Amino acid sequence: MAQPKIRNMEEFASLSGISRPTVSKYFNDPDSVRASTRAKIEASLKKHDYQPNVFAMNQNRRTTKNIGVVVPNLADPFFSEIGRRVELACIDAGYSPILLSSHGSPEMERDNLKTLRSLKPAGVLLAPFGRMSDEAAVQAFDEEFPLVLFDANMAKVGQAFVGTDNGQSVDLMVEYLCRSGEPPCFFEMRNPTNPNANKRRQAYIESMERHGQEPRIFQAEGEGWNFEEIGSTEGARLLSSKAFSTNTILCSNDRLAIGMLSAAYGLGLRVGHGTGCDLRIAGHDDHPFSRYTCPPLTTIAQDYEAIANRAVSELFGILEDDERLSDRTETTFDGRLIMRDSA
Amino acid sequence: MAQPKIRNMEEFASLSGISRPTVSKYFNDPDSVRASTRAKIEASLKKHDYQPNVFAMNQNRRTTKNIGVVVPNLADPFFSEIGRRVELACIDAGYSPILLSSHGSPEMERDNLKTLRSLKPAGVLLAPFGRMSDEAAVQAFDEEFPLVLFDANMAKVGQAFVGTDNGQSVDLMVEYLCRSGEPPCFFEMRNPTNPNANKRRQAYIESMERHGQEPRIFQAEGEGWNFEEIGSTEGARLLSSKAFSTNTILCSNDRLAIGMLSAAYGLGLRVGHGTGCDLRIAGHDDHPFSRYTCPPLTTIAQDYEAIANRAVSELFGILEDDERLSDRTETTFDGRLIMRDSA
DNA sequence: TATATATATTTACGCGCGCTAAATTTTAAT
DNA sequence: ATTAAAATTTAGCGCGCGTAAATATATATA
Repeated sequence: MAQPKIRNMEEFASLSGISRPTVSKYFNDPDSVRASTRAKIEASLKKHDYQPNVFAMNQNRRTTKNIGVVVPNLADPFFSEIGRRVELACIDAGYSPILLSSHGSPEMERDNLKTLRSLKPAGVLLAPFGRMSDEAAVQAFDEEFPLVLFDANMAKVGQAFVGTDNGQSVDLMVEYLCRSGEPPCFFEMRNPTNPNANKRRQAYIESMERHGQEPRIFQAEGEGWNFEEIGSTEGARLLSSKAFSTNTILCSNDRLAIGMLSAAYGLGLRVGHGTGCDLRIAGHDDHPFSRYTCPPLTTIAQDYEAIANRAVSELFGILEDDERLSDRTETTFDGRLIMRDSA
Repeated sequence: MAQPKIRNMEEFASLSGISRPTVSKYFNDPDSVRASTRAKIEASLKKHDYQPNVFAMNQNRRTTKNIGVVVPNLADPFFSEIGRRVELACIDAGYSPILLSSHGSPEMERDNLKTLRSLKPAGVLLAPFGRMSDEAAVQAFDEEFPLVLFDANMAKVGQAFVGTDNGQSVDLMVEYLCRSGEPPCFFEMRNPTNPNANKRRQAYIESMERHGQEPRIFQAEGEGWNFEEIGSTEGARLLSSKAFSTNTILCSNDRLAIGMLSAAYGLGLRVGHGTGCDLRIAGHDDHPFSRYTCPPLTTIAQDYEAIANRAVSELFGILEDDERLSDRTETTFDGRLIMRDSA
């Protein structure tokens, strides 16, 4: 790092003994210049500590290196985890990820898309709210930018979707629960903010029917993203009134299950599959904390890594062949059954 | 929204019947133009759906409206929560927050600061790693931009610091634990990544001495940010070997406590302050899940809201009087004791 | 109504870099 | 050594907006 502060690319180029356009090419793609000049530039970079002005770079460019990443709620560990992986994958590919959380509000999702539009992203990875998303806004966005959806699907929007096969994953859990004890009832929110909830309910019903069992669904009242609170309050209400028709409860997601575990504990009910247990509780998502609940939560692990990587590679695939492919792809990964002590 | 897509401010200005520089002034500060022209512009905005090009806007500007927000790890609910509040406070003030997570890595903190520098932020809010942070990089950043630290302090860096008074908060907990049962031992990581850990240990020692008790510290081996895992593994080891000299364990933070609770459950130990309980466990931070652990965790609540708001207002205060104030301020808020069932 | 002051407009320039086309040099292939 | 191909240089325009100075217009004060 030298003392004289470099003002612009022109100056850096002449200090490096290279012309400005060549330096410009280097910053856009280091492999597009001859190895010997690349070496000269990189040597000079180590001496001089220059980085191009982002705003000038992006202003007059056909397409930037920005990748927008929008998730419904970073406070939810599922999204913070998958967001992290997506972010790192973008950086590895030489892009600049811009991670935005909608903080649980579909309106802010719309705002986030608006913000992103002004950043001229090369592409966008969106985990939408689903039916609660501003469909027109997402659709308009889809027409303007390469868009890949993940986690939650929306009909005919985005050039690709990547997520978990809820049919497979829920069936896996139902099968296990039926085989190892009483068939499960299903616990979910009446007005789920999570769009996968509907798929999971449907998958539960179908799976139960395949097993010759009657599906039983219990719906919790409550709005918003405070799933643990809802699971705990409504779980306590249902448990104490002995509303459940079976001793096995499959929760729509781990956060509800964590609330349910807390409710069971409060009522002095022993949760687990061992002898002397009153109740089995299972979840879905392999939430980072589900390993440390009491008892540890039996759940379905979504393949975060695969979903994040595939979503990113789908997007980059689209970016490379700038032809807009007509065929929308949908990729789902299997869930894995994580057997712990709660069920 | 009209059909003809507006290309630039020139076009929008003439459509609105106003000159471009006046429109430019409006976007920089709506209150800086006459009410009647502001009304004309806003009416036109509703018709035409134009927004200025971010890159062109920021390129030739003395100072942007960007506020950088850097946290050590968004996967930690504490930071995702405080990051969320900071973000919203910035938006309310008409700024564009850019939230960056260092994903637990001090190297990425350095990269994030580098990224931010190229975005010419009006100011930066940084929750540093503390001693693990690249001190030179942070210091250099401090000289270039208005910088406010939060959560973790660094000596003489940043123009202000906002956080929790660990001395007060830990003392509050120690006092409660001593008063209500056996005096606590202290459980922490040997090489804590969280910089507040050292302050808490010190606070624990001093508080115990004030209470005429001998401090006892137990340190867990383990690196990284997987605190629950470390708390669980090391907790199980210590509990099963009956290493603890008291039945009361104060954990350096809630995530370690959650791991410890899990270990106690696995060993069949009953946690709580009631009769028939074997162990009391307390934490620190009022982690979002601490309310739903089994039993619910007694802990210290940091005042997220106050810390976030004060950090933001400190920064905006600095931005307004562009004179660089010589006096560095340090603000700490008291923690609140949250009594639940675990201790 | 005349004068002083605040606000708008006009004019003009520059920011730092992307991008292009033609001229030139370097490298690789014969 | 000759030739073709690839890389670099030179030269120059343009992006969309910030900003400053000069000028014109509107509002407040006398």
